[in-house]
Amino acid sequence: MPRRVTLKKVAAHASVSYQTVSKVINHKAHVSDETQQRIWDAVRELGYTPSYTARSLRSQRSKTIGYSWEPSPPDQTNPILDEFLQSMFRAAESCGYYLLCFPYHAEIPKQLDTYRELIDTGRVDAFVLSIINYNDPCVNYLLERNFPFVAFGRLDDPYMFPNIDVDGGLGLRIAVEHLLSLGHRRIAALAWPLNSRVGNSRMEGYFAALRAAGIEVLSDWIQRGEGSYDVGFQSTLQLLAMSETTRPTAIVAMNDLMAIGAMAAIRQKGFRPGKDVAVTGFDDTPTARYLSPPLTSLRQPVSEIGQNLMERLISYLETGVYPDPIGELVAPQLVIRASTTGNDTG
Amino acid sequence: MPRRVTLKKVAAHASVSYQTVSKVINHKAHVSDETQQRIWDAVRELGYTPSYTARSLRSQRSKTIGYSWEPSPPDQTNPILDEFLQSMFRAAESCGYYLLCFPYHAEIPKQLDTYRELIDTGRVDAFVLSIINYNDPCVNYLLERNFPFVAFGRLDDPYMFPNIDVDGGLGLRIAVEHLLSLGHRRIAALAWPLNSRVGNSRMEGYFAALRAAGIEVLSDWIQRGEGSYDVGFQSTLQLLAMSETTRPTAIVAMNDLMAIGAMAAIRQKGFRPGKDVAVTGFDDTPTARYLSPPLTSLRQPVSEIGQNLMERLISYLETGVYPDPIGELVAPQLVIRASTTGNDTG
DNA sequence: ACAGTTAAGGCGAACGTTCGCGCGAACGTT
DNA sequence: AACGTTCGCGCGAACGTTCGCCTTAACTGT
Repeated sequence: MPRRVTLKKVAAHASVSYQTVSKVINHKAHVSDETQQRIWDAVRELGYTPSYTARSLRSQRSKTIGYSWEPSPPDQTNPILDEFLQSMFRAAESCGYYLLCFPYHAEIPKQLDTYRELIDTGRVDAFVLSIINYNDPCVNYLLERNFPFVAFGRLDDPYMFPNIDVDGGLGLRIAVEHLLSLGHRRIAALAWPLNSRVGNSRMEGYFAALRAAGIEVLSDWIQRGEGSYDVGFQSTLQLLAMSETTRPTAIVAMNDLMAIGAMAAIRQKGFRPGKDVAVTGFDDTPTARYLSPPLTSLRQPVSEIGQNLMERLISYLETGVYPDPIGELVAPQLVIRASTTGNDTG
Repeated sequence: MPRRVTLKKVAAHASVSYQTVSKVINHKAHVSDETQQRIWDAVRELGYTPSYTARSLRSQRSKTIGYSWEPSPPDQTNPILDEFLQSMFRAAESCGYYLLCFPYHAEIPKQLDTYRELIDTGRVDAFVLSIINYNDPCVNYLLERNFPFVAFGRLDDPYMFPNIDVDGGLGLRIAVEHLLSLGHRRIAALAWPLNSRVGNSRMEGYFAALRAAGIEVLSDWIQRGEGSYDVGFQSTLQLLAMSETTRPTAIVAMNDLMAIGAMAAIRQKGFRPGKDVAVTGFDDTPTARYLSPPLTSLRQPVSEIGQNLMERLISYLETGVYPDPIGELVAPQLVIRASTTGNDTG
């Protein structure tokens, strides 16, 4: 299937030079209405579509944005991937851009080399990054090369590059305050390892809310692990083994999967999740509402984030000015269900 | 960030013509070892990377493959999306290809126009399609234009285009046979609407297995709906309201979400899922193993499929011959858990 | 009637490759 | 010594655009 209709064919058909056709198509120069009409007719008649490749060779821009993400482990689903991607695709398409997605390599040099190749071959104009940990090597690489990107997530210095992040700290503060309002005083946390930026930022909200309520956090209340069901399960068994006066009556988990594990452990110990021990998750996984009891969780406005990221990135690419403010924090929304209120109807 | 190093720069550095550099880089022509060495040195020294855009303008191939998929509804997660994408990315990258992902539009003309644009602008060399329903308009469009593609899924005529599909019928036969071997004789099905190709193909296995066992299927055992939790829940309530002699003792669901709904309904009716009424799902969602009881489900070999699809597509693009056989069916694997065996340990 | 302005559109060049032809030198053959 | 072959490499062209400069003709004002 070789490409057929080119500028020259259209030009011949409209009896003008092909450069003039180019000008008309790009609304660039003064051309008489009559000629314009003739050219547009020819375009329609021949079904002309400009060659993307030739355009980007000439203009030195690919109108393509790269995105890569860390795949979720086999026993977990990335609950926001589909929505996040689709929202970016839509925003990009409406500006004539597309997303080039490429594999994630756990080995950092290999991953950086993929970024390098996409840049050096001119395949992409910019990247979208999902930042999960401190010292993301891709961030450093792109900053060093001064190559445009926006990030979902942020590092410590909020002014280094355009980003949007969910205010996980705020989310946990909201969750903890919700539990406090239900009368809980001993609230434990199923946290992520200390090297997780996202995890730590969320935990700050936990500490802040309890501090504000004048509650001293026992170090045993903080259990850390890599966010799996098993971690949630085992950690909760430990929590429930504490003495009656220190044993938590509520548990906030950094993701839904640990919360699910926690509820299973609660049940195994003979307690009723949602009634005897309250549990909250994070992400509002689609299945959260179908658990028994349904899980109270924090929902991220994923579509809005994807669209916003894309719009800011493209606006930067087209105008050359970085968006203001450079970083943006959006609040997650607490979806309250029976795992905290205990109104179990199922 | 304008591109820097071009063939000409490398050529100047190695004191040859730039066309010779091209030949050496593409391993095309006879050039003396010494000159080759000089050229490679220059390439390395200057950090030359060929321009993707110029290459594809010249060669008329974009080394890019398009993919679009129907997003899952907000209350569901696509359990295989991440794995499927990553496996395709990897396979593509290792052949120098990348995937261009673009949004799904529910309005067919708009969606077709996106395909048309990607083809006519020369942005992609081929597509991957996920076929869900009969008479997929994209399939027809691409066949009509004679534009290359491979599909995950198939239509009625298995020889129309290269595809791989999970043998859902076989999957259901395996699931039903598993239930038969546990002694069940009255097995109901939570099916999809009649216009779902995937759903019907799965149901064929259900019918075949029961027929082979000499069991007559009561029409009331077949409940249809769009695959949501609620459909699973409500349909199961109806199934359990049947008379004691016809009421099913086992239920096969076309996806995990309906199975989850079914288990909730079973519990609400005072039965124990896995012990009194067996349930199977389809997809082996990551959460399946964490349900109580853990859900027996059919797992699709997603990574293998993604990789295989990509390899066949690229091999076609490079050699021009369609792979043989043109269609391939892979078997899903039954993952047996307590929702059928009743060995509830949680 | 003549210089000055403007509108309409042609023209050459460039973006960075790949491809095929062709040319000179070295080589071996008669 | 004159003549094909082969090797190593240069050269022109083309892929389909966009861009800026240049030409031409018509139109202004005095």
